[in-house]
Amino acid sequence: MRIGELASRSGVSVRALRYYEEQGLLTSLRSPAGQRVYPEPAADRVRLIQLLYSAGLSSRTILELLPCVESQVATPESAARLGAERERIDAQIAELTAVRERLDEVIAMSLDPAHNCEYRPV
Amino acid sequence: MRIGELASRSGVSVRALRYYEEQGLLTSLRSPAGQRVYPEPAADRVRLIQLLYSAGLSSRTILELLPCVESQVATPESAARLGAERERIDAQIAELTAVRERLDEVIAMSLDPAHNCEYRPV
DNA sequence: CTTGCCTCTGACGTCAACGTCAGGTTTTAG
DNA sequence: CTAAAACCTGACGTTGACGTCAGAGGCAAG
Repeated sequence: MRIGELASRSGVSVRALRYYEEQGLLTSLRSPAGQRVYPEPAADRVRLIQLLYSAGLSSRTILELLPCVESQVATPESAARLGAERERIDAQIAELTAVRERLDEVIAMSLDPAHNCEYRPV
Repeated sequence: MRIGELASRSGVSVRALRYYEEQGLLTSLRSPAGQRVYPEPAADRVRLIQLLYSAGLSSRTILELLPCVESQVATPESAARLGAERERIDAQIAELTAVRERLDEVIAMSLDPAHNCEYRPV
């Protein structure tokens, strides 16, 4: 498949796919005329890349971890990186959970008619 | 207290504090000579701002939600925003959890000596 | 053949949350 | 009083993951 189809199948932009290739995260074959051609599994790979990006990993980190995430085999250096990223993600989840709780408190208050006595619409 | 002390107490840079003020998230009194002066509770406010930033909220969103998060009172518009941010945070936690699981799988594999047969150090 | 869409490379634009530097004033320690 | 440290405003620099545009070539349909 060509780049436009991969883009729509994986839900990212054409520009993003070229960027991933530039970063070494994605490879492509080329047609005789020089157009990028991808095999079927590329869509899954792109979705995985997007998932890792959305978890806050950088291109460089994804580049390092993608091989072992896909192959399920880690080198010692990768294992260290994996652990570090795991810790970062745990911390991030903790922060998000804390903020969610604060928001929930306010939401609960705003739904409690007995508490809303301080707000008066104009 | 002055800006340097607030910075060290709240764990952010002086530049960041001035930026927060520029964004309307933080107010300050001024000494006769024009230096910023903060009351004690400012440190808590700054830490709350940082927490919200770390949860991925933008300045604009924080500006809108900070009053009701601190006062525990929400206007109808703010309530809508609160709900939207809560959903975003839920989704983000779900993504982080998914990535953490993938990483954990790889970590478990790399710790399993019976599986490591594919990796040979040079 | 040509029209219209897809693709190419290369390069500049964007946006947020600050970092950093310049040039000047204020506060504090001695 | 003086030097160091802290502060001021204003402005330009940074970073990552793309968006967007220009100019040129490729490809299926009628």
